[in-house]
Amino acid sequence: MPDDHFLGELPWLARLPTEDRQALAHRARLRQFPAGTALVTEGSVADALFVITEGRARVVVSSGTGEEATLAMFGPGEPIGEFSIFDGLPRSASVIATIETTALMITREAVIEWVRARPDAAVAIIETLATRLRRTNQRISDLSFLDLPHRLAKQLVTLAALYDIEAATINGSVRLKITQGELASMLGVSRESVNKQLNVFSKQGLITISRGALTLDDIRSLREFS
Amino acid sequence: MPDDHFLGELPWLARLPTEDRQALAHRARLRQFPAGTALVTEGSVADALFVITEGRARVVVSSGTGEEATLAMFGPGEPIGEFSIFDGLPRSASVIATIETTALMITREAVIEWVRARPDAAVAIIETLATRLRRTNQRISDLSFLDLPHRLAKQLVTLAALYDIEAATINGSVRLKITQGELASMLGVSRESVNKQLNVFSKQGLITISRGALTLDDIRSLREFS
DNA sequence: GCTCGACGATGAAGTGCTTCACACAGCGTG
DNA sequence: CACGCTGTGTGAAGCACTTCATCGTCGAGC
Repeated sequence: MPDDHFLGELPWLARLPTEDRQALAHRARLRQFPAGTALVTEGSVADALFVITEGRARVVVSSGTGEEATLAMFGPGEPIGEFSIFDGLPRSASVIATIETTALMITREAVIEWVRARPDAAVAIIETLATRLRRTNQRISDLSFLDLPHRLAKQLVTLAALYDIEAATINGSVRLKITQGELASMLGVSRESVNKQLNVFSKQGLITISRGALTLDDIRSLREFS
Repeated sequence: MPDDHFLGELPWLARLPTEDRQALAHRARLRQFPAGTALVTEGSVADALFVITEGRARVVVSSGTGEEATLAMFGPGEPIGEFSIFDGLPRSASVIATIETTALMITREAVIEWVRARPDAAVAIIETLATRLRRTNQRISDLSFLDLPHRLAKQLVTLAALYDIEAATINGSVRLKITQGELASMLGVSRESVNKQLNVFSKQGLITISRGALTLDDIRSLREFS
C-alpha cells in the first residue's frame, strides 16, 4: 500500500487530518513510468489523477505539424490532471515522464467522492489550481515581455530551484539534466537559438555545457540577469 | 439587495440549490465601475471576489517599462479574483473595466465561509478554475505555434463568440467595440502590426474597420482561416 | 565494432515583427 | 473654434529569431 507519509508531506494536504490523508492513500496505487512514456495523453478521457512521488514529468501540447510546446514541468509532490478530473473534458495536453518516474494514481471516482465529503480538501485543491494559474499567467507575461536571453536565464534559475531539492548541489553550482531541445520547447523558440544563447552564457562563465546536461556555475548572476 | 436570479443563471452555480445561491446573493453588494477604472489592482491584497453582471473587463499585467499585456477578457457571469481569494497571495494582475461595468462584490470571508459549508460549491469553483487553466494553456500554445495573422483571426472569432450573447448580431455580422491597441495587447504584438493585418483582412472583405470598433462580416472565413 | 540516431555547434540567408517617425481623422473640452 | 487627446494608417530601417544546411560527437543497439 502506498505510504500515507508521502501524502502527509505534500504542502497542499499537510493541514488535513491524518485520517483524511489515509483515506486517500488507501485508494491510491503506485505506478512506474519509464523515461519517455506518457502518464496521460492529449485527447484521452480523464479517468485518474496522478501525484508524482519520484522523478519528473513535462506537460506538452503538440501542433498539427509535429512541433511541440512544453507548458509546464512537474516534480515530486505535484498533482497532475486535477482539472480534467473535475470538468470531465478530455485531457488538453500530454504529460510525459522525462526521467524514470513513479506516481500515485487515484481514480476519478475516488477523488471526487473523497473531495465531496471534505470541504477543506476542496479548498486545498482550489489552492493548487490557483498557484498553477498564477504560474501560467506568469509564463504568458514572460512570453510577451522578455526576449530569449532573459527567458532562458529565468527558466534555468527556475529549473535549478526545482532540482535543488533532489539534485546534486555542489559548491553552489547545480547540475540540470536536460537537453537543449527540451529547453527550446519550454521557451517556445528553436533549438538552435537556445544553443547559441547557452554558448553566450558559457563564455561568460555562468554555465558549463555538457551532453544532455547543464551546470549552473553562477546562479546569482543568472538570477539577477533574468 | 442584489438579485438571486442573476446568480441562478451562472452556469457554475446553476446546479446548486436555490437556498445556497440565496445565501451567497445575500452577502453580495452590487458595485459600479466606469470604463477604464480598476476592479482590482496588481499587487494589492485580495479582499473580495467579483462577479460581473454587466459590462466587460480585461485582465492586464504590466512590465517594468510601462508596456502591458492582456491575459484574459471577462464578460457577464464570470467570476474574477477567485484564486487570490483562496491562496491569500497578492493579486497577480489588474482587472480593468473596458466599458461601464457592474459587478457583484463578495468579501473574502463570506466566500470562504460559504464554500466551506458547501462541498458542491467548491467543486463548482474548481471547475471554473479548470476551464480558466485550459484557456490559459491554449493561449500559450497559440503563442508558440501560430503567427500573427492566425492568432488575430482566432482572437476575433473568440471575441465575437463572447459578444454574441449581448452585442448586435446583424445579418450574420458582429460588431466588436474594441481598439486596435487593445487587440495588440491581447495578442502580445505591436499595435502597428495589428493595424496592418486588420487592413489585410479588410481588403479581403472579411471585416470592416471603424474608429474604436470592428465589424466581422465573414466570421466563417475567419474561423476556418484560424 | 560499426552504424545509426540523438544531441550539440555553427554559419548564411531569410522573415516576421518591432521601432521609429510621421501624418491624419474624429471627438470632447476649455 | 482651436486645441489636445485618442485612435488609425503607413513606410523605412532594424533586429531577433527561424530555417536550412552541414558537421562533429557520443551512446545504444544490431
